[in-house]
Amino acid sequence: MSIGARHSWKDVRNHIRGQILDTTYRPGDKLPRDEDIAKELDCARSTVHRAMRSLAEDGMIERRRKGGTTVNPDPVTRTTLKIPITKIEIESRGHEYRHHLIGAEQLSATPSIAARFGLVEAGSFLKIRALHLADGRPYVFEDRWVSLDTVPEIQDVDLSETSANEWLVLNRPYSRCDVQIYASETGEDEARFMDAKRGSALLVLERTTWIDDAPITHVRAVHAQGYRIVSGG
Amino acid sequence: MSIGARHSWKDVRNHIRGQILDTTYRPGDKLPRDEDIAKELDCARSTVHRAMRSLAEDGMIERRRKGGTTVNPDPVTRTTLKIPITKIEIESRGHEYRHHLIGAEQLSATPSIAARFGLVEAGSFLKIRALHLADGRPYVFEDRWVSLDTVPEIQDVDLSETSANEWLVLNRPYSRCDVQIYASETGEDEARFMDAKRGSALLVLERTTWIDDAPITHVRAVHAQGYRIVSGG
DNA sequence: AATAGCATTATGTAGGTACATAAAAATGTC
DNA sequence: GACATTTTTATGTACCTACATAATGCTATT
Repeated sequence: MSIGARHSWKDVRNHIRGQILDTTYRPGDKLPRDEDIAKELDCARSTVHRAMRSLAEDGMIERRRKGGTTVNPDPVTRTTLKIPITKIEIESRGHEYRHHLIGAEQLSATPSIAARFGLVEAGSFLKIRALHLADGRPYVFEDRWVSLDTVPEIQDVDLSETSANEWLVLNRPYSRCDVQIYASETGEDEARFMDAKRGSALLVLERTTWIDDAPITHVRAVHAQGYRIVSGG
Repeated sequence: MSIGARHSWKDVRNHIRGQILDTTYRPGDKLPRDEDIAKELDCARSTVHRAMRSLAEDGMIERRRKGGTTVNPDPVTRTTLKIPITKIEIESRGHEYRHHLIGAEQLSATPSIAARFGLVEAGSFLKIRALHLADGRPYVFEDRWVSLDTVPEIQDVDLSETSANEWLVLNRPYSRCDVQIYASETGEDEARFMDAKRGSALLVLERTTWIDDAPITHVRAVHAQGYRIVSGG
């Protein structure tokens, strides 16, 4: 495959990817060294490096110092989900957003919440229950724990005015975020707050965030019936 | 915030991220030009560039030519999901994997399947229904459409021996993958094949893959009760 | 034969130069 | 003033050199 003009790293990436796709290199196979590929394609090693890093990020190849580059032997589908602020998500769909505070109380973390944060001893938390509405209809029911040790200012926020979701994300960026997604039958609370039939299936998205090992918030967000997470990759 | 001895791009990234986290720069704010940051931190522009690209990939900042760099005004939680081959997932959890072919038949795509692929006219597909078992218990029920125009070789594969999932992922890498995740009530099929009670909530993962605009496969994978997608970010 | 230590080597990073590109800002034209 | 055109400018890419780092695998030692 001779090349005419210039080589962008994307060309190199597509070239290598093509060779993997057309089984020139198969899962588990070792690719030539960057330098040889660079010579072969007549470009700089840094350009090959850039291309390789992109492929490695996609999970298509694995790179190890000295070990060289190999085609990933157990391919995974890697997909990036973008989870927006609920308010922005609703408004971007052309619906009117409203937020309703159900209740907030100061509590110490339950063992399971403490475990989720990796805490040895349960700290002091603000437990918040709230509803996000799109055009007046329940959209997300959230059950949230906010660490009062890490984020004491949350006590001064009028949570009936600003949702904890929005305030936190704008004022307390995190350095780590764990996500879990699962399906749940409609429980008593959800049936009451979300107008969902008992027994219908709801999608639940749990997020736990930290700032440098200090817990910020854990939220269980139960989405309305029919909600889908969509990701274009 | 002076930098000591070394200027690795990770140091630079952490430095900038720190400034965003401690609200030196707030959502929507404009950051200095790369060159000025480089001068400020006494390192090369390419090092700053490397750090910035990492932050941009995380969704923390947005970069535009001439427009400069701004802190992302509507923060999103960006998380990368790894969706493994079911067989590998089951075995890595220490369970014995088994696969059961329920049925396969040649059909032309339904309008909704064709639409999912973005096809104008319905092509010829192999519709496969199969069950993945972990220690003999139903784990995933999959309902799959494989394009016979793009992947005619699938007809020669003994699908009772090798699952379509595994064969495809090893032999037909894709260049594009769309994912949808949602919760579904147990329907008739799932109740029958998965030993799930009618009405219980199941997590469904739909994947559609293409190779250069040519459809490969669309699969609706219904996961057993209690299944969770977990992602550490 | 096992092991500790060292040499080798492929990828990773840092720094510098030059040019490409896109988009904002300024300018010119009607 | 409205709109087309040029200039300016910040990010993006390409190439090169030099050195860092981490594995591998060879070698010497027991």
